[in-house]
Amino acid sequence: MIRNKTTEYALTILGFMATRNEDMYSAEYLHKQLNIPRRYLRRLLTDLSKHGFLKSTSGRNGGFVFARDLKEINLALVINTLEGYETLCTCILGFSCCIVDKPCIMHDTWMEARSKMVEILSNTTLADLKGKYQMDLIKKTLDGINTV
Amino acid sequence: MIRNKTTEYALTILGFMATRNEDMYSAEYLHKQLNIPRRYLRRLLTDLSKHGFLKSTSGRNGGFVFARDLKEINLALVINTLEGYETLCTCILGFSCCIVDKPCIMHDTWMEARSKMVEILSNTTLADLKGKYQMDLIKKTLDGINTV
DNA sequence: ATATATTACTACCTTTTTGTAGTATTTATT
DNA sequence: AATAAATACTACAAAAAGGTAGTAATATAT
Ligand code: FES
Ligand code: FES
Repeated sequence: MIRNKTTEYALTILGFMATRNEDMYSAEYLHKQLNIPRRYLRRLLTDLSKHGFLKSTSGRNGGFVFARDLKEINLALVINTLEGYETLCTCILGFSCCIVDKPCIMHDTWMEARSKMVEILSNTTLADLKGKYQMDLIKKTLDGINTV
Repeated sequence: MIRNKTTEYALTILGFMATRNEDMYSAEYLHKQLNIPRRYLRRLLTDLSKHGFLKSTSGRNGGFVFARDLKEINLALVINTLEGYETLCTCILGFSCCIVDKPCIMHDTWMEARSKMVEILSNTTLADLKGKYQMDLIKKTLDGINTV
């Protein structure tokens, strides 16, 4: 359930890349934009490539691009991939996974609290974020025209 | 956002104690019931006492009882107390806290996904858990009568 | 060809979290 | 008073997470 800073970084990176329109994103560029430690960022980027989210190009002018369509990457998938399988359906009392036939005391409460969240994360793709971001930009531009 | 095993342990302990009817819970008893490492459990119990959830009694026949009414302890409070202030309202991209006037790309999505969860956790007290647990017991007993 | 700008790999260091050990203190029982 | 059963305190050890360093490999530009 989003235990890692690494997952946060991954979401930052993918979210950032999804909402901009560069042809290619180098680690150095992302480092400068996002303030994620250089070396750690690099490693994470290769990880994200290995996990099939990004595609890397070595050598000069190299960098990272998305390996799949933005519509195919939802936030829950990113979290699950980075934190190991099924972290989004773990028991709140630390049992590795919620067991339906032997639920813990918190099970009902936790299921209810958690499921809505997981649903929204699963239904939000990077493409959706891009859409929202662009709408925001348009709004800001219009505000600028109206106020100045 | 429930990053710690320690928080899980705390919920396990408090949830367990809330749903039973012992006069007093010793660390040793809780250790045996809950399988939380002995020494770590002890420390956590004194922590929970310092935080005002429990009240400890030293010496022989000593142990822990609740320091407050179960109705006054909700799950969000436990999580916040154990993980430091306001972990339940952190930004999903790792900014220390969600800032309304400078939201991140994920803000809207995350707020929506998170708020429902926090709401439920805040509205569930240990007293509610006790109620649910007792209802479960009653149901199981009735089932037993019907099926056997 | 060489220099340069990039990713890839491996090993290590640091910090945080989790877990353990030893000893002191408290209190009921005998 | 002695014993036993409990918590309290402090320091340390182990494991996991986060972060760094050095070097190799790759590919473009000149
Ligand atoms: S079994 Fe614990 S939350 Fe489901
Ligand atoms: S600012 Fe990031 S989730 Fe609110």
